[in-house]
Amino acid sequence: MTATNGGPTGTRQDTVAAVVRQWQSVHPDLDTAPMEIIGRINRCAALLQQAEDAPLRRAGLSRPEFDLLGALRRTGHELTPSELARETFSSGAAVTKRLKLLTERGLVERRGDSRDRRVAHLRLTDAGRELVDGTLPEQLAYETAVLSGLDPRRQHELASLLGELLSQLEGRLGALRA
Amino acid sequence: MTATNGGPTGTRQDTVAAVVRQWQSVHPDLDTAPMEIIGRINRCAALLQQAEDAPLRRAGLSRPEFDLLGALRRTGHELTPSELARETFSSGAAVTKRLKLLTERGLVERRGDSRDRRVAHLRLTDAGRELVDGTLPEQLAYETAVLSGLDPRRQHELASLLGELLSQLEGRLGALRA
DNA sequence: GAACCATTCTTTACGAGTAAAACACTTGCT
DNA sequence: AGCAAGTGTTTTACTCGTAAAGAATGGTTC
Repeated sequence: MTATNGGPTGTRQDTVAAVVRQWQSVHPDLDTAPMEIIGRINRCAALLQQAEDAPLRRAGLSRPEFDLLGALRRTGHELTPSELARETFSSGAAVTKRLKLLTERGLVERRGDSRDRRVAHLRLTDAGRELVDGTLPEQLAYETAVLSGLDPRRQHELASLLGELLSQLEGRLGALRA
Repeated sequence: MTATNGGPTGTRQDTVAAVVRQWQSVHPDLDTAPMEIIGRINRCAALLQQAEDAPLRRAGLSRPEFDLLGALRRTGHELTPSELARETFSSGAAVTKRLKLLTERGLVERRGDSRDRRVAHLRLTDAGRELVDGTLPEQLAYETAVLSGLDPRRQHELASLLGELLSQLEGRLGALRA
């Protein structure tokens, strides 16, 4: 173990490290390595989600709502509810509810398919597109500030490792379900 | 397959990379770097949470319930509801509900404080401790399997970078709230 | 063309989390 | 002592998500 923090290189302990230390002292035989990744990912996600919503709230949007609008914006074309569900990783029912609210607020419009009357096509209204385009830069700036504690070199490494992990998880997880 | 470091040709693409590419083509001027970290953390957390619960479900526990029992186990002493809330990063109300269920199931016991009759002290029953001690190794083995797509060297790097990020977030986020 | 199955989306029932109010108790001030 | 303010916990009202059932439509097979 290195010396205490206080110097410019000294790193402050995170809570997961403390938790892992506790487990080690109770069960010294246990391999707690996965906690240091999974526990931290969960904890980071929780903290980021709390903090992250700040600029979105100014726009009156929740993160899942913004994700839905963003999917319509970034694909650049209309999407059906099931495509939106896939795109935003949420259930069809959740999409239905969000679409109801967002259409009432005039941010998205629906159009029925002429051939297959089961499907609906959703697109952003002008107001919706303006809201996304106005909010996204603020959101990204905020996120940049939130991450600024990590120097750019490390941010890049982290992004790269997370990308590797994620692509593994996305490839495997369906198969691993036991 | 091929060398994975840096080359976009070698590694399977994750979904976040595709999303980022879409944004880039719509708003080429935008700095989408934070998405590659925050988006991936969120997505990893979602996937892990889904998959992760498998061994816990066998024990009839949700992840938050297990976290609560684990907090009692790893600290090794009694905790009050508010300490449990802090320890598991959830609201007091949620802890109250979980404690109700877990005491009904005979996994935790409550004891009133003799001096201050507002506070309760919670501890694991023998059954509770046995459940935690029996489940945790399975859980960790499963998590190890889930992470096994990443080689140990990279797992260590990832854990370390996440630790840095998390300690920054935990230190700063309270102050950043605007 | 009618019965059957698959699909797309919506509705319903419910579980779980939170914020804020309520409650129970303690502490400090006068 | 008596009352105000503070603290720890629970309750209440509400939001939001999902799974499962339901409704509407399309396709297929005989």
